[in-house]
Amino acid sequence: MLDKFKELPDWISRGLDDLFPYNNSEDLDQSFIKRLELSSKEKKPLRVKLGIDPTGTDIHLGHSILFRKLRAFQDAGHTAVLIIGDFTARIGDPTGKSKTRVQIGKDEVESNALNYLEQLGLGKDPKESLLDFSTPGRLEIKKNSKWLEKLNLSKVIELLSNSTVGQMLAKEDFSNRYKSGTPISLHEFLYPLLQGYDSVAINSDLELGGTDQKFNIAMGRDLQRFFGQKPQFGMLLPILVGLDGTQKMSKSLGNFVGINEDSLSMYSKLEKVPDDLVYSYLDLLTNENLQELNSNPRELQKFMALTITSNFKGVEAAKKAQSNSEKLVLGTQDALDEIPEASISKVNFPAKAFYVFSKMELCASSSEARRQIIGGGVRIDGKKIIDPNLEFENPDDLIGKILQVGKKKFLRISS
RNA sequence: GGGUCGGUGCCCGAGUGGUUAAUGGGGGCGGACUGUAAAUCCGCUGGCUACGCCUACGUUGGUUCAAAUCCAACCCGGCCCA
Repeated sequence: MLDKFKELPDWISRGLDDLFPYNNSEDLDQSFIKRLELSSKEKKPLRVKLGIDPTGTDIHLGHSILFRKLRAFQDAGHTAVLIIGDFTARIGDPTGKSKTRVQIGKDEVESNALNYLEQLGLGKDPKESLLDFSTPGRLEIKKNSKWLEKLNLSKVIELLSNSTVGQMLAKEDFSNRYKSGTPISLHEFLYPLLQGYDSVAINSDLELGGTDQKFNIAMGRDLQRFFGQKPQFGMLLPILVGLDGTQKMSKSLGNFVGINEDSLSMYSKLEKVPDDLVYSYLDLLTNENLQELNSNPRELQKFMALTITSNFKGVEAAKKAQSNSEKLVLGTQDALDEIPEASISKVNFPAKAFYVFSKMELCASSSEARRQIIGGGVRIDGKKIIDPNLEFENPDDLIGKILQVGKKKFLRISS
């Protein structure tokens, strides 16, 4: 935590990258602490905005940082205002993008949004979910199409007049793309303005976002002032570095841990997070006291993996995942508690080995299966097989056996 | 709209008529090693119950025994000019 924020309560300052503006003046538009005090004095909860972009479908740990912070505000009695960017999703946030995003359809946005809410805990006990959906007054969910769809051209021009080409091109993503000659569509310039207008529409006091959102959040401030509102504050949380240890966690880079993943998969991904990332994972994804950590790197990794997995899946499941993961590494798959089972019924006999592994979806394709077998990564009941054309006459040759690809993919064959 | 350069496999990027499923790198997967990992080393990296057959180099046609490579039109993009 930065010293700068030491006046803030822990639940706010934990894992914080920036809070802006931040100074000691008495001005309610400049001092977040004053804004907080006013809120409690008037018993009027802050409206804390977080926008979600219903394009992807899986929430991962990187997203969860923001939701955890939002939840902290909920728990402190404030109102989380979740904006489903169903309208802006059709433009696509240019932030961090090196190329124009493909626009997505209206129906797709709808189903993604619902899926998103379910992952956040819609219909679940708040104790077991990221957000509190059930305590009255703690959550509002708004689709921004509600107001953005109504904007007419003169209003849009009014919005546009709040910003200049220079400002837009100063924004890192745009300037990189501009310099490197990657196309920037004009409509992308609208995105920050529309996101800012969302803040106006819901009268936001505080907007949460990743550090890459500073520009967009600041735009909200400008627009709110333009429309005569008290400008919001911006709270920036670090972008979680993904499993590769270098790039930000994202689905498209494949370096992510989804919160919907099963506990074993979640645990085993986390336990091999690069050493120098472990601390930040603990800081950003848990409430553990960072002063009292084990200094052994491997132990720390395991502790981190166990703690985070417990948060999402419960302590029991996490412990089981840990012990199973250890067994996997030792290669003692027989001792594994839960090997997934699948029916052999979709395989036609006689069947060659590569065909079986492909059909049972242990390999992406039959060619892939062939390669894996030749490459020595395939076992049946722990015994390595090397001939992709190994033939099985009938299902009984396989039922009850355990197919294995690599170290982690197992399947028990049932009838 | 004009000029010009360019669009290659998951990504970057060679290849400019013929062993071409297409050099190389990255990534990914598998193997060895290890504290799981990382680093390193080795192998694989279009599909198909396969020693054969499909589909691939922006799109569609054409020239040729033969094209990613030549020609035409079209689509998309960069840059310069308007």
